[in-house]
Amino acid sequence: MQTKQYLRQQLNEHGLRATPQRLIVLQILEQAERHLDAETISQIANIHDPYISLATVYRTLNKLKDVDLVSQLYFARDHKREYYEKVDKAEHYHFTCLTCGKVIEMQTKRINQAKDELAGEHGVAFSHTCMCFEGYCPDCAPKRSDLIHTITSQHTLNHEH
Amino acid sequence: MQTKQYLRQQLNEHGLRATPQRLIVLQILEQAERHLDAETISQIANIHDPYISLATVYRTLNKLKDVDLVSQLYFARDHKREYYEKVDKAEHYHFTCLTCGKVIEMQTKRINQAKDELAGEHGVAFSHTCMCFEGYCPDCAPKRSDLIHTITSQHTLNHEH
DNA sequence: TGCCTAGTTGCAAATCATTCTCAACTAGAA
DNA sequence: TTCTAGTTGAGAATGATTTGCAACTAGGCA
Repeated sequence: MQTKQYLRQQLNEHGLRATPQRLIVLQILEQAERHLDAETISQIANIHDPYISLATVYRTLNKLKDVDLVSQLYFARDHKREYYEKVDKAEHYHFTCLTCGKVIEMQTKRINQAKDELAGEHGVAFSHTCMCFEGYCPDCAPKRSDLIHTITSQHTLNHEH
Repeated sequence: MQTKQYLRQQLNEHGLRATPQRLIVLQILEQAERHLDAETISQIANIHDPYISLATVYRTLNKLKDVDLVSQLYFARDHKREYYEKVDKAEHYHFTCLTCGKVIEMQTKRINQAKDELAGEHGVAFSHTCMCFEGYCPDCAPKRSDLIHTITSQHTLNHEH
C-alpha cells in the first residue's frame, strides 16, 4: 500500500503536478492486479471521487505514459482498446487465448536479444516496442484439432503429416 | 504483373467469390511497394472503378485477412490505423522512425525462436503475433543526444555516463 | 502566508477509423 | 438460364479517444 506522499513524490519527480485526480489514477494502477482499460480505471476512480471525468483519466494516463510511469499495451484481437500497467515490472509480454480470453504474461530474453542484434545490423536506436501474442492456452488448444501439430512437440501425441 | 485469371484463382482457392471489387483490391496489394491503409487502397481502387465504396474495401480486406491472403499490421505510435500487406513475403518486422517516419523492414529468427520456447514453456499454441518497433533510424538517431548510449555500441563514440 | 499563472479539470461536443443496416445486385453452382 | 447465398453502395452508426472552453488550482515566488 503506497502512501499518498509516495504517489505525490512519483508525480513531482517526473515533473507532473500532483492533483487529487492523478493521485487516484496512479494509486489504482499501483494496486491493479490485472491490466485495466481507461473505462475501468474511470469507474474505479469514481468510487473514490465521483466527479473525476473520463477525459481526465485519459489525460492523466497520457501524461503518465509520457513520463514512463505507465506503459500502454494492446491485447490481440482487441487493438481498438488500450490497456495500461505500471512500468516497474520485469520485461514481459502478453499472450491472449482466443478461446477463453485468458491473458498469460510471458518472459523471455530473446526479444531483447533480437532488438540488440537488429539495432546493430541496421544502426537504429529502439525506443519502444509493441508486441502481443494470440493463440490458444493449454486448456483450450487441445480442443482445436487444426492446431494439434503446434502442441504435439509439447505433449508427444501420435499424429501424422 | 498478375493476370486477372491468377487473381481470380487466388480468391476462388480460398473460397471467396471473385467479384470485380475484390480483384481490384487484391491487385493493388499485389503491386504495392509499401504498406497501405484502407483509405489509400480505396483511393487507388477508385482510379480503376470510381464506384467501389470504402466499406467494400474494408469488407474485402477483412475477408482477405480471414483466409490469410493478406496480413494486417500496425505501425508504432499510430495504432489507430491499420495497414495491410500481401502475405507472401518472408517473415519480417516493422520499425518506424519517430523522427522521419521511415519504415524499415527487419528480419530475424530470434522472434520465432522466442515463440517456440514460450510455446513449450507455457504449453500454448501461437496463432498470430502483432509486433512493431519504434525508435530512430540511422539518419535521425545521432541528432538525439539522449539516445547516444543506444547507438554507441554501433559507432564506438566517446561518451561519458 | 497569500498571490499569480501555467497547467488542469469537467463537460459536452468533436474526431475518425471501422463497422453496420438494408435494399438492390450478382457470382457461380445446378 | 435459374436460383440464392453472398456481396455491394450509400449513408448512418459505433465507440474509444481527444478536444474546446471556461472555471479551477498546484505550487513557485514574493
